[in-house]
Amino acid sequence: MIDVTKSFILYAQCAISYDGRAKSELQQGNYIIMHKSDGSIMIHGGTLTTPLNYQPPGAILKKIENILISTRKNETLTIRIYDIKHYYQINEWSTHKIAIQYTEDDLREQIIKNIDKYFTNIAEIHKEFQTPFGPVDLLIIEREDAFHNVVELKRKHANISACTQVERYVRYFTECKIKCQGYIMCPSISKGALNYTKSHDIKFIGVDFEK
Amino acid sequence: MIDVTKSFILYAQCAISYDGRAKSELQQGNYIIMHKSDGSIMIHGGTLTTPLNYQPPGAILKKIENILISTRKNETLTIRIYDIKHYYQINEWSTHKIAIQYTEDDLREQIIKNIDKYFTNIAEIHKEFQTPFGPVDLLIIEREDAFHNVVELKRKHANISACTQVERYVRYFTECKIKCQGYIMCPSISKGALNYTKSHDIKFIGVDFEK
DNA sequence: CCATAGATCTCGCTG
DNA sequence: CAGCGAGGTCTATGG
Repeated sequence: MIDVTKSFILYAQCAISYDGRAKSELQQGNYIIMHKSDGSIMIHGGTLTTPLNYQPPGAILKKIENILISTRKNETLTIRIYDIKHYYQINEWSTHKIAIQYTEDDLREQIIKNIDKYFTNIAEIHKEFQTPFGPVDLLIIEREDAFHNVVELKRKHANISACTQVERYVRYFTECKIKCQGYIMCPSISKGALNYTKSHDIKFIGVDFEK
Repeated sequence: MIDVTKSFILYAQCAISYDGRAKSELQQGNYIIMHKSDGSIMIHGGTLTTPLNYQPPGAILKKIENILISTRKNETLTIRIYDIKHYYQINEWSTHKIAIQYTEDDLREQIIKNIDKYFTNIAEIHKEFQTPFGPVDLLIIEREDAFHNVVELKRKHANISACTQVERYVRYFTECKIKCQGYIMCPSISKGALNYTKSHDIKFIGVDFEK
């Protein structure tokens, strides 16, 4: 009845065990099992957005009597089926991608477009400027003294780890004898992070998405 | 036919738009829509583990003619249905929780059990020791001089942000005039992070889960 | 309620 | 392939 080579939705009384990156047991109950043509498989319970168990794309599904086994590298997901309540094979399932607006990239482009609002005397603008400690979201180098403005962007909310991120880059430039200033530019910031900026010489600039 | 007060699986030709934390459009196609009793709703395409669109628990679903609308705070998900291919109402869906082993917690307990392997002269052991910059995973205070060993744990892999995390705590204790040493203890570490530990006086100790 | 950090994170990108 | 970082992250936990 179940065709493991196809996409399907299964509602069944079953118990699940997983062994691989971690190890888990899910007691017997009624769960939804979703299988896709890329090999991914998810077990959903009656609450939450995220699946209880899953395997990512690339897994291979097999069926031995009443047991479904999904394997991938060193990971194994085992589904013991006791009672099938519903089965539906999915045909012509679309694989379109979603288009998202208002990403961190969009925010950066907007800031660059209006760069004169925030910085003056600009010689160079770099996106994702590579350092040994990771890429700087936005680097603005000034004329003459080559002062470096090191900007960490967050699409929405900055927390304390955004502060230490920009600090890391500032310390790198300082160690290279380059004069610089760290910035956080985003729509909002946590109270703890704002305190951190004030006591660690990081400038916070609030920016919002243009409609 | 569709009862928005119940849990259900729907396979339909539809188009989806979302507005809230970001903004997205998903072109018309055949998608699986899963709705749970906690209000969460997911739209799945034919590939990937993660849903294309979703609303987390607490969202409220309504139906106006052939349009499903899920709202939550300032977020709206709109599903325009053109053709229902399959509908199944889910009854008696289990909400059991999953039991996972080999978590960061398990690793910490294992290290504490074998603490004499790593540290000597121990006076106190603290889990999740609170500092203004966040909680220290494991804090081991020595006798007499009250030297603080500040340990950051990762269940699997440490990267550079784990380094700055432990640095943040070390700096806090140093500012409090407490002598300390930062550690990263985990099964593996990235090359960049390892370099960082060497140049920033952090000690890396490799630990693995006992079988 | 906000803030923080883990996760079998997933996913995409870059080297 | 690894490594790094974003994400409408989600989710659990603590203040």
